[in-house]
Amino acid sequence: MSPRNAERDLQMRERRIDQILDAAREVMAVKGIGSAGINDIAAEAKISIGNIYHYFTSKEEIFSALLKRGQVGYGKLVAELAAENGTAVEKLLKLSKAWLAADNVWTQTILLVSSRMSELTSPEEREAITGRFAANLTPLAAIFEQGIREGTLRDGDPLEHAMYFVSFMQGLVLQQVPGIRVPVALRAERVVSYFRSEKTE
Amino acid sequence: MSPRNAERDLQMRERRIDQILDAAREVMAVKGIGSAGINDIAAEAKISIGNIYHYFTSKEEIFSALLKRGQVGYGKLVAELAAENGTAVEKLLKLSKAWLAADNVWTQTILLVSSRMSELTSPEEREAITGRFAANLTPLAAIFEQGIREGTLRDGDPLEHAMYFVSFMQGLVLQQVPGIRVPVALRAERVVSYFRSEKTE
Amino acid sequence: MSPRNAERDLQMRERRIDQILDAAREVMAVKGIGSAGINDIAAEAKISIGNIYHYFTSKEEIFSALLKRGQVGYGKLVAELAAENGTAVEKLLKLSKAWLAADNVWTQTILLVSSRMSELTSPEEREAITGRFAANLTPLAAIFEQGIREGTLRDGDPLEHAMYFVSFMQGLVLQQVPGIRVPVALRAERVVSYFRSEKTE
Amino acid sequence: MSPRNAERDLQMRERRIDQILDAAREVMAVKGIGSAGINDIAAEAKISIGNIYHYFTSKEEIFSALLKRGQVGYGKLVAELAAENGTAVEKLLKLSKAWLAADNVWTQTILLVSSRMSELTSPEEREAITGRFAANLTPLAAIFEQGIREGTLRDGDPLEHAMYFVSFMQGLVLQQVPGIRVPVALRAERVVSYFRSEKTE
DNA sequence: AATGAATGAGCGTTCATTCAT
DNA sequence: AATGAATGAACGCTCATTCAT
Repeated sequence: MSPRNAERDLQMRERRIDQILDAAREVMAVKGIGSAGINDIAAEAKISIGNIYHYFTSKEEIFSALLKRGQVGYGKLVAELAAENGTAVEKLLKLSKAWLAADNVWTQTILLVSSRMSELTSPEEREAITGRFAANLTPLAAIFEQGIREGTLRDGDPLEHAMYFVSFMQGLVLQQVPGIRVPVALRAERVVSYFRSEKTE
Repeated sequence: MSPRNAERDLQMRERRIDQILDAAREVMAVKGIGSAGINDIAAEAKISIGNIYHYFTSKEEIFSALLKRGQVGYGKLVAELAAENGTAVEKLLKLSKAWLAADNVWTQTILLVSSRMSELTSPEEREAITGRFAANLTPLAAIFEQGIREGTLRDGDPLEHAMYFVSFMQGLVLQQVPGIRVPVALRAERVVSYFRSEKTE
Repeated sequence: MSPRNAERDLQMRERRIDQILDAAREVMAVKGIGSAGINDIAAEAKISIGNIYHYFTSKEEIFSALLKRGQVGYGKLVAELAAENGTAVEKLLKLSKAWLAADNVWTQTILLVSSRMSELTSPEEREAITGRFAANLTPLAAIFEQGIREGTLRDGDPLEHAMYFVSFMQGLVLQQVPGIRVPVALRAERVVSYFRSEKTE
Repeated sequence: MSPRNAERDLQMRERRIDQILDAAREVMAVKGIGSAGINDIAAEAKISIGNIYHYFTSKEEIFSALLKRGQVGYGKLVAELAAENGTAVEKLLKLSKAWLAADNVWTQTILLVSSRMSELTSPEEREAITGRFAANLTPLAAIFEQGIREGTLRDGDPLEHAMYFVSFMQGLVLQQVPGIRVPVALRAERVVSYFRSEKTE
């Protein structure tokens, strides 16, 4: 009734949404994207199935929102990193470590790849996803530009480097799917080394 | 006794199996792995649903066989490449081009990633997949070893390089999912360049 | 919190379960156990197919529950009968009449026999069924013991008599499958007479 | 061409039919009636699936023929028994032993019960089965008549006794389904005892 | 807002039967 | 007569979504 309540309602709504998204990510991480049913998500979120549909119109939308949240979060991370003080190599190392450390990055990556493949995804949705993906490349490119200026990173188009770097990271992260043993350990230093100018290594 | 030609039957069987696997790959490529139904595969293969089950005991098995075929085929390719005459850089370039050119490599990659994630995949199956994956690294490592000897590729553990290279390629290939436009073109030369020793570039 | 009445829900659940079991029995009675499909049961119960699976995890489980309900019901009947006042012969007559009168006893019998034969039935399930079967013999054996004491029933091991009596009843009941005309009427008195001591008949 | 060949063909046909029926009985005994598929029967009979349809027009017909064969065989057995020298009690004992000994009598019994229940069975077919069943009671009734005359079997309508006796045996036989342990051993003497006149026991 | 029972289209799979050889 | 590949209707079951409360 009062603006107070309206505001509190809105906050409640935000909290519920986050709760659902967290549950969705958790379930996806444990059961795999294909086997994550909304009943699982509801159970994980400790919410009723029906109530989920008060916050999302479809399962699709949940995954879509989850992906968006991930992309936005990642975007913030890189943007902050780019704006920080420090050398480009330090920043790249930090970023690589973040990719390889985070337990659930592969979930986001799978989600991204899946959403690209799914014919269910609408063209607008695709556009949005791709747009955010491209936007997130910019601060990373800035880091590469800084590194090139500093002479510590390989020469070349900074945006191109950013794109290759992200692809590289995604490829690596997908090797970390739980239950898999890879013959070689994945280290942030190693990844970054490929992008460094050898003269200064 | 038998009014049938046994040899012909066997050939027919092989052909049908390939037919089904091709159809499965095609459907997967168009609809995505999660949405590829048996009926789609049957329709694409111009075979009845029931008949598919003369050749495969389950949908799972089809994907498993498809992945295996891809891994074996790729294994042959790298092995031949490693045994060829030529410099390591040339070989790496050839390989990169093969990855980026082949329309359906991303299908295999998705399949690989998905099979790793699916809890349906039996532990033995997983072991087999991981085993083939690891085995396929060996000839690639040999190429890296050659390159290091030749002084054209970066120093380091050849197997480690091989692992990173494959992850890199997979990450790139996943950007090529149809319907997606990436802001940067993917070029084999660029990929290889990251693994080259800068002194000789 | 909950906008639902928990107690009512629970009652509703019980009612639905009975509704489904009744439908299953009815369908089985009309179409035979092998041809009783989930869709038939759903139609008979005026419930959707999917909803059935809110109450039972499988078709198997429905039949299992139906059999159990029958066994438990029969067990109560014999136990009460054994505890009643009256002569053993009177009790046996009552029991025989119950067997021969009840329209659906043969359904239970078929179910029992089928469950024994089905390789789908798990060993634990089998054990439970056999256990209930054996347990239900005890009160019947008590009746035979009483009769022997009273000198109206044949001498011998009461449990053995009970076992033979039940087998006999089952055999008779299976002649009453609908659509069959047997050349001889089945009468409770006749059955009991075989177990009576002739001196007192 | 020659009558010789025609005759041999006919014999061959008979042999094949028996081969198939034997296989059907065997499969039914091992897998249960519901799970006996014609592929199983074909495999057991070492014959191709398609070829089975040269001898039977449907799976139904196989079971029907199997049941008929069993009924006819049983009919011969009782008829011979009735015609034999010996007392009625001896004959009844022999018959009871035959019922309880034969490993596969329960298969026939299940088949009989199932055919009665199946709505697939045509009315004519049912009539035939019931007719044979009734016909087979006659020689058994003759044995009872003899026993009554001899004063060793209970008084009463011989046909009625026959009917009850067969029902009893069927009930007992169904307890012998493999994989089941019953709390009481089944003995031919015990069964017969219920039909004996106590004065002479 | 919240619940979870109810729905039904759709899935993977089976299997009696047919057909080309 | 003999083969077994091929067919497709039908089954049991799942699950995203809706609805009555």
